[in-house]
Amino acid sequence: MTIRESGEMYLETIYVLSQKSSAVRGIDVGAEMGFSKPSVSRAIGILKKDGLVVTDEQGYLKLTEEGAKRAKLIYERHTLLSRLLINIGVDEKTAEEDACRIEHYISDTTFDAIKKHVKEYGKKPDLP
Amino acid sequence: MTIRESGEMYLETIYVLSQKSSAVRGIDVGAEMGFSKPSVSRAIGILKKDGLVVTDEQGYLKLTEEGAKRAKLIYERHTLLSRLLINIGVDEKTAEEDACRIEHYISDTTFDAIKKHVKEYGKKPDLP
DNA sequence: CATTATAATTAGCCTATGCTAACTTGTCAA
DNA sequence: TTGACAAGTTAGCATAGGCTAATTATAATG
Repeated sequence: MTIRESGEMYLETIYVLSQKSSAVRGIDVGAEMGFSKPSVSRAIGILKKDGLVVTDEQGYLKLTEEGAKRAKLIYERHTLLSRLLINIGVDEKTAEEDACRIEHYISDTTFDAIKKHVKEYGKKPDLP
Repeated sequence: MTIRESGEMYLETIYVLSQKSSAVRGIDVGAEMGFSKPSVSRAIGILKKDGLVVTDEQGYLKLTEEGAKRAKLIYERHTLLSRLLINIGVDEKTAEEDACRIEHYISDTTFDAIKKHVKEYGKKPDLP
C-alpha cells in the first residue's frame, strides 16, 4: 500500500527530527506534529509495516533506506515549494505552512518544473 | 460547518457545469467527477444543508448566491494556480490536474501572491 | 395505462485519520 | 524493592468521504 498525506507527514517529521537528534521517539514526533500518542503509535506502526521505519535497540526511531529516500523526496518538495512561494512574494511563515499542506499533492512533473524555476530565479541561498 | 476539499470540488463542478448548461443534475456531477450517485447525493445534500446549492422546480441544481460566490473563488484559485504552473513550465494537462488537487490548500496570502505573479508574468490571455 | 429506463435516495460498509481513556512497560530514585 | 512517572499500546469512538445494493420516484414509450 502507498502511504498517504498523513504517512508522508509522519515520515518527514521523523526525518527532520533525526537531523537534529539521533534519538527520536514517538513522543517527540507527536509533540512536533501536535498529535496524540495513540495517533503517532498507529501511524508509525503503519510506517514500520511498510518497511519505512524501524525501532533500534534503544527504542529510537530510525528510517530505513527506503524510508529515508522517501522522506528526503518529500522534504525536498517542501523546501522547493516553500522557495517558489517565497520567490513569488509570499512571506516565509505562510510559504512554510502552505508548502506543508501542498507538498503531498504535486506531481513529479510539476516538481521538476519548480526545481528548475527555483534554480533559475531563486534568490535564497541553498539550505543545508 | 465549513465545507472541505470534497465539498469544494462538488461546488466547483456544479459551477463549471452550470456555465455550459443551465440544466445540471446530480448524475452529471457524478459523471464529471467520476463518483457514484450515492456519493453525489450525500455531498449535494450537505451543500444544500449549508445553503450553497438548491434544486429548482424542474429538479436541476442551482448555486445559491453564497454558493456561487464560493465556487467562483475556488475556480479562480484553480485557474490562477494552473496558470502559475504553466508559467513555470508545466504542461497544461498536468498543470490542470495538479491545480485541481492543490487549490483547496492555498492560503489567501499565497493566493494573492499568485494572482499578482500571474498578472505580471502571465503569458496566457485571460480566460473568459 | 402499464412498462421500462433514468435519476435520486437510503441503508449500510469500508478506509483513513484524528481523539480519549485505560492499560502496560521500563527506568530511576527513595 | 518499590513507587512513580514517562512512553508506548490497546480499545474504542468520531468524522470525512468513497462504495455497492436496493429502493423509490419520475419520465418516456409501446
